[in-house]
Amino acid sequence: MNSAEKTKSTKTVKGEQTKALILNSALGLLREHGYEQTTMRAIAKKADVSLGNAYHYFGSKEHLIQAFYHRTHEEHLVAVLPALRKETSLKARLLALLRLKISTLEPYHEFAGVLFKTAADPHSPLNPFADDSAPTRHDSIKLFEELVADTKARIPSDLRAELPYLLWLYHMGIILFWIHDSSPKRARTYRLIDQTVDLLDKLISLASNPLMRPVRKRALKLVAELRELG
Amino acid sequence: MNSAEKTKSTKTVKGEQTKALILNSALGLLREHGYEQTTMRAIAKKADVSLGNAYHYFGSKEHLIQAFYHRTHEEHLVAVLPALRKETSLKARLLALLRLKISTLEPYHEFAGVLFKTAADPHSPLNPFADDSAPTRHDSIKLFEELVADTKARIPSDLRAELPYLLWLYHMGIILFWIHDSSPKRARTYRLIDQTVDLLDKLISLASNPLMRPVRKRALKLVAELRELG
DNA sequence: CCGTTTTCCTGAACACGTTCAAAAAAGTTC
DNA sequence: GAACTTTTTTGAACGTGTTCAGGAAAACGG
Repeated sequence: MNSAEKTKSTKTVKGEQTKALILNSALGLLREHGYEQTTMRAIAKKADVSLGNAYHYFGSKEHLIQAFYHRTHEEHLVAVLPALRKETSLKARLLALLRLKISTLEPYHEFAGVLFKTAADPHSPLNPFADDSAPTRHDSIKLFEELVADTKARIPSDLRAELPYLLWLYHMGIILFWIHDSSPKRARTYRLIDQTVDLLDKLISLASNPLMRPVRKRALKLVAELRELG
Repeated sequence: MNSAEKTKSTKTVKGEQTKALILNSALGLLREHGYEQTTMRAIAKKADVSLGNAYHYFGSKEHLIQAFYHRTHEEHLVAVLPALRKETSLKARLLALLRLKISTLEPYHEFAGVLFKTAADPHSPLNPFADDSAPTRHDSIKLFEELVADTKARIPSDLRAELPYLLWLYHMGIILFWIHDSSPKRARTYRLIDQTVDLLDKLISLASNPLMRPVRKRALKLVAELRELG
């Protein structure tokens, strides 16, 4: 019962095939030519299907992005789970997760900008805080929950509870940087990851200091309020 | 020589009038009906001008947003400067600045979403990190420089140097929250401002502690690198 | 003033995302 | 397999942002 799908649910084997055909055509063209350059007519043509039929399965061009989200998230999941099992420290896990995320997204760098563009619009069903994308977002945060769950570091329980969400936000920030990064092989993004992960590790230690308790409590209360927004 | 203007520079009094006429029509309609509902044809019609003429002065619908940026920034400036003169503490100044920013933007809440939507796209000339919008961005950061400049608090010089940029980023975050805020009278946004300003004030004190020097140095070096992006 | 150049302005045209009535095909029921 | 329902598929149409060749008006130079 994947209620995340805003796409038309197929009632037929044939329908399922057609839908997959359209999605694959779309992702291929998107990857090659980016978002603006890829027209719905071209997608339909490549899938050997009428224009209206493409709209039967995907309510809009933006809905194809949601499908993209879902697909890359699963790709990333497959790549990152073994790494989480192998590493035990929060630092090493975070490092592995982020690097794999970027390398998974890399083929779509050209059109990832639009992804964020639509995501930032509160009226869009794709913005990360909208109800429509709640399931996908939740899946994504869940990954960070697993990352934090059985790590050995001594972290106060109040911070530990909010940490998955905070790390998810942080990882969104990294992606935003990556989108704007035009350095060769995204060297700058990878360097940013290395440095921020290191810094974050230190900050978590700091925030875990008993002396920091009052400030930490305040900050965490604020974060909790922020989360209600969605 | 305001090079921020991507709009056609007028060579004639008549041209100047027509351009202003179009912009005013646009802002009026934008304010009333939001971005998507406001068509270029409607703008041209209200200004009693041909469609092509609107495009003569504003290269695209998005360029009208840039004009919007500029105008609201100036409105905000007029409102906030007296407050900066009146208050001396960083906390009070920041509070006043942010509250006035939100109230200045309020009439355009409906279409502010699109503003961020386009701003988040790295290919758009409107994204805050793009060259095209550099002058406007710089003006905006300059305001925070003034805010920090003659404040009395004892802040390490390294932090003081980066603080305007950091506060600018923070204020962008507040606006992002405001865009998504549908609470009555934006009560939640104002509460967020109150709380975060308070917290920020505490954090700055904390970061100014000599014990924090190593972490602070690291973090600031990172921020400096991040800034190069634009 | 007239000729020329620059600026302002127009309306038709294009490609796009999207919608929709209705045809075709597939599935269901008896 | 016939009548009916549901699902899939089509192609034409609409309104949109944007472009462009060229006309109208103003500025300029003699």
